Parts: sequence; C-alpha cells; structure tokens
Amino acid sequence: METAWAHELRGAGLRVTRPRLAVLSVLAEHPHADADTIVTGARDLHPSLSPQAVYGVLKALVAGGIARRIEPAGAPALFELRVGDNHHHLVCRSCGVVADVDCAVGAAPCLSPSDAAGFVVDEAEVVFWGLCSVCHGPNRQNHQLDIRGGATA
Amino acid sequence: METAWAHELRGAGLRVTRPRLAVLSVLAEHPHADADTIVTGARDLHPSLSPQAVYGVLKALVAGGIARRIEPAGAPALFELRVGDNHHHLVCRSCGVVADVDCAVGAAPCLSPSDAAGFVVDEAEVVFWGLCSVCHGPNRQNHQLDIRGGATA
DNA sequence: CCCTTGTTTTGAATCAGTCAAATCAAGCGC
DNA sequence: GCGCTTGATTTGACTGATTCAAAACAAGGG
Repeated sequence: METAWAHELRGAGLRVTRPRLAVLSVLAEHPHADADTIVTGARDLHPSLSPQAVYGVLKALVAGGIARRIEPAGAPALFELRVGDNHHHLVCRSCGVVADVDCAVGAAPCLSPSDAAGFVVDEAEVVFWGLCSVCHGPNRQNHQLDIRGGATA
Repeated sequence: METAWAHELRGAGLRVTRPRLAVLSVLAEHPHADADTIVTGARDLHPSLSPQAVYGVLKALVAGGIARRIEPAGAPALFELRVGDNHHHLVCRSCGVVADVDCAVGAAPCLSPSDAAGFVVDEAEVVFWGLCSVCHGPNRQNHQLDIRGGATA
C-alpha cells in the first residue's frame, strides 16, 4: 500500500515528495522536534536535504493542517503531528523537554476567557511551565541551562 | 517625592538609573511594548539610549520581578508591568494587538493539568488567539498581515 | 510521454536577541 | 561632600533561527 502519509498529503492537496515523507517520518519518531532535529533526522532518508527545504515542507504541512507549530518562549519552534485534538503542552524549564497534556477541562473550554475585550477568539493555547521528572527528582543534575525564568500562575 | 518607580527599583535591589526610569515610563504608556518600541519611546527621555542598554534594562526588570516578558508565537517579545496577578493574554492574529484577560477560572486553577506526566508545574501560560474588534468588525480591513495561521482549540 | 505547476535547491539576507570588553555612574562609607 | 566599589551602560561585533528570491527540478494530469 501507499503509505498513510502519502494519503494525508494528498488529502491536504499537497504533492507526495521524498522530502515531505522524510519529514513526516522524523516527526512520527520525534513528536516534538525542532527544525534542526528534523533536518538531521530526515537526511537518513534523503541525504541531500537542505534546511530551507525542511522549512518549506514544514510550512506546507502546517498550512495543510497535517502538522502544528508550537513555539515555547525562548526556544526554537517545535513541530508535532497531533492536530485538531485540543491538547496542550508541558515544558521543562531546565531541559526544554515537551510533553502533551489533554485539555484539562473538557472539549474546548479554554475558548471562553471571562472578558474577551471584543475579540473573536478561535484558539486557546496553554503552556504549563515547570520541571520534568528527570530535572526535579532527587537525582536532579540540571542537565541543561534554564531556558526561561520567573514563576507566576 | 521620589518617583514610585525608583522605589520599585530599589525594592528589587536595583540601582535607579535614567535608562531604567525611561524604560519604565514607556512601559507605563504602552502596556505591551516590544523592545523596539521601548527603545524609540525611551529616547524621548534619554536620547542616547542604545538598544543593548534597553535589553539590559529589560533583563534586569524581568529578573527583579518588576516586568514580565511575553512571547506570542511569531512575534518579537513584549514586555509588561503587570506582574504576579495571574492574568493571560488575547492576541489578534491580524494586527498583533495584545489585550489582558484576568484568569477565567479563579486564583491559579490553570496550574492543574489533568495529567502532569511527572512534571512539577509552577506556571500556566494561556494565550487566546483570535481577531480584535477592529480586525473582525464590518469595517475590517486587515490592517496588517497575519502573524500566525491555524485554528485549533 | 510531455507539459504545467507546485517543490526543492541554492545562495544570500533579515531580524531579534546575545556576548564581551571598556567606560561610566549610583550610592555607600568616610 | 569625595572617592571608591560595584553594578550599569556603551560600543561594536556576532550568533542562530527563520525568510526571501530566482533558478533547477519533478509530481502527476492529459
């Protein structure tokens, strides 16, 4: 069979190309990969792939609704394939690891700020900041620098 | 009297300097200013101010808890003086305008994702994306480019 | 199989933000 | 009030993520 990704691409009106399949493959392995990780990883399947090609592919995937771009403050953008399921993210201040969280309060409840100030809201994005299990445990060793300070709820 | 800002600075263990007072003054006028706006505005009070000085001042203010840095995806960082009151933001996809929203659900409720995946969460950051009243009204004219696409709750 | 049109490549450029060394000044102690 | 100490600002160069433009290329319809 043709791969499922090929179908996804066609369904979004996008051509099926090697760079795109390579990027999708990397995203499947690394659910929250940054552009650089994707470039490196995709070269296993398509060695001559350039960074710009990856940016182009990612832009197409995001525009086609196949991938989502998330941009934790202070870190390069990450890309993921989970789309349309209203989930949010946990980001570790120490190592930058990202984990998914299903929306805490139901279907799309976050879409109702108490006072929308005249805005028509179509998306609520939630980022939980903290320390991952590796970075806060008794065996913590701050395996990387802080990527963001502060602590306000 | 000495200005209130001077007291704030001292309270945070920071020296009171002209660049800092100038930056605070701009932030008071523009509650969600980016670095460039601050540089330009602060030069009214301190003409020789350099961008790097502003970055230094902002870093000090953020570290001292006097200002907060917010980074809407796809836009340069913004700074605001409201700190420690758990408010969130509405961002207009069309013109980039930012408005404050008090936390919809109480004191610090967002701090409880349904499944924290082993994370110790200390902050929840919420960004509501949509169109401001100017950009979605009958008289809308898309006065600026989209700064971010997509629409998932 | 060829042509059209969307993709990728190549190469250069932009923009926000950072780093380091040297100068300068806030504010403490005398 | 004076000078010293230390933190702040200036100056200038630099990084890293991302984007732009034009030319070469290939997917897939006819």
